[in-house]
Amino acid sequence: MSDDLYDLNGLAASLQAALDQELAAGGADVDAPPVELDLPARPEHGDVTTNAAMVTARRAGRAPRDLAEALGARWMAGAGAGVCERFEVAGPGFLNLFLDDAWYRGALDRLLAEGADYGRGVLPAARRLKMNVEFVSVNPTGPLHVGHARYASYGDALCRILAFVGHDVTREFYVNDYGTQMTRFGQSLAARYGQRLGLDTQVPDEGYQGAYLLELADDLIAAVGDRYRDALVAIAPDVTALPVDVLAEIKLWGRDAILAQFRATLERLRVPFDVWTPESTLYEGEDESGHRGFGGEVGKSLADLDGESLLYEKEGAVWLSTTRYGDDKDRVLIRQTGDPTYFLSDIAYHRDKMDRGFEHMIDIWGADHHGYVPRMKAAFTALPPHDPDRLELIIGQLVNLLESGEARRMSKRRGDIVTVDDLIEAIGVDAARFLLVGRSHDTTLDLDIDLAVQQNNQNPVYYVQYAHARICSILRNLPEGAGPEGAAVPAVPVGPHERALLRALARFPEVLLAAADQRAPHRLHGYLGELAAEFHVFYRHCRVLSDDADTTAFRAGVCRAVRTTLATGLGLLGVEAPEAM
RNA sequence: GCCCUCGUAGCUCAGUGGAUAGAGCACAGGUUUCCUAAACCUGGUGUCGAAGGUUCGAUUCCUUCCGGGGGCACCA
Repeated sequence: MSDDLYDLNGLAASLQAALDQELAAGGADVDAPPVELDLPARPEHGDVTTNAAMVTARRAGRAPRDLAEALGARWMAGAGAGVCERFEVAGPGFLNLFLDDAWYRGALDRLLAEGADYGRGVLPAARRLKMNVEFVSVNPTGPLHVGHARYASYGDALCRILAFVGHDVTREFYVNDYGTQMTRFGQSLAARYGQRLGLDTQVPDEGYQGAYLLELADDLIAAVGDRYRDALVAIAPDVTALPVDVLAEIKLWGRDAILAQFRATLERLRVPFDVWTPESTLYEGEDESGHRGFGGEVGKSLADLDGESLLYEKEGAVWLSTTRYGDDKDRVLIRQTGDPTYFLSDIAYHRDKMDRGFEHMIDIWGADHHGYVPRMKAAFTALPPHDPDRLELIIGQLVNLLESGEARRMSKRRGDIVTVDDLIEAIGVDAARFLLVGRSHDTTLDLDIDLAVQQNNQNPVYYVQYAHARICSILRNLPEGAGPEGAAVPAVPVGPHERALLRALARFPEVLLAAADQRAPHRLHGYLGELAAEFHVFYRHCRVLSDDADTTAFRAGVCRAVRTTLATGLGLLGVEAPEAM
């Protein structure tokens, strides 16, 4: 990836070469495991350290400390000569490197040359995949709430990171616009619509009670007037008796209205999607297989599964033998009533994604779908090419909304919810995005609205943004000719705070890789906090606008590199990097 | 009952097969003739839930147990 020594990969590669030589010279016919570098917390452990000798010693048949000594000497006699002052062997066999100022200046030079592309494409070409990431994917029956904001923020940040490191990423929203819940939604909307027209139509017990449906009903009246009045009068107050064609129209209108709200809200939250796939379209198309009356992707899926001899009928329903692939019990695909289950749709949906050529699929689901994982995995494995590793199911945990430290419960049907729009209104997009990806996705997150509203230093997003704004301010104050972007780095001594900052910058690519591989945007979140802290310390101790032109130019270069990295990192989390605060 | 997940400082949580396990908050005190004080500096506590196992080395990997949360529909 790098062809010189001025980043951690380059250093590691040169140490690897030295280690291979050392092993060959010792006559040992062994492959050394990859050399990994760490940045020790303690200065006495050097600038960079590696445990390569310890992990290689056994298979090389050498004592760890002896091997470390030999590796250090060999490397210093070659590649290390120009960038490293000295090395030490410590503890059970660590090799600690004490790098020269020259290495740090070279590192800065590289950073400035890479600019906004620093960290881009760190994933080796062989590991890059055509990926589909599906997230949010809520059924269009009501506003997005705080939990969805978390999945949206997490999913979006993950997509941005995956794409940045080198994957080909398609972001997809699956619209569950089919089935029982949509029927209840349509009935609830019809009831509210009737009420607005003065009828006594009742929202069904199992329906959606939220006040937002009253507003939607007003919009529906504005759109179609009293077109459905007669139909409602005929069945009032029981909307479940509504004729199917009327219900279908109202349902469809409601779906589109809610979807329009989703788009608007997600746009505000800076979460774009490439593809919106409605569940209902999976049923569209001729029944080419002639299979059980279902066409489209659903029909194809049924044919595939039947071909695997995994379908059977029992008690009037059609079952899939998911137990054959590790599920607890078999699952129904087609109900006694002849209606398909959500599960069947989902199977067809994943088949469709494979048809579209994705090498890897990630679904991000809410915690309430937890128990659904084994059956989905089983069904996916049952479909050609029978490769469970191509589907990755990520379960996101919930958000506890706190107000003044008190938990606030939410229920969509009851209508007692805090919407994403409310959240953005209350704390702003930047704070929301930053806080929502601050924790690992698999742990419950407490979000204290009162705390997040405070625009002070308790709010971690400002800490990072402030570092960026401060740098911008410094660079605005630079005198003419203090060194253009990317100018040669002057040969000045590199102080401890500058070194610390440059080491922090050097970690960025591996942080991105870890965040991508572990599906963990919070790794980046944590890193940005550390980088900002390192900058604030530097700022306090190293004056950029100094009497010495070379020092000014060098430190301005460091500032530029930090600014770029902060901006890149914040951007990957969907947070703005302000030039002034 | 079965499955998943979490258990780390007073609180909220990071992290890791390596050398003395971290951050923020909270608490106390200090820093500004100087590029943004939304900042910096100084104060300290941990049986890394428990017990076994693998390893040169385990908080990290494996097993069992305990505790919190979630899930176990012909809903989505």
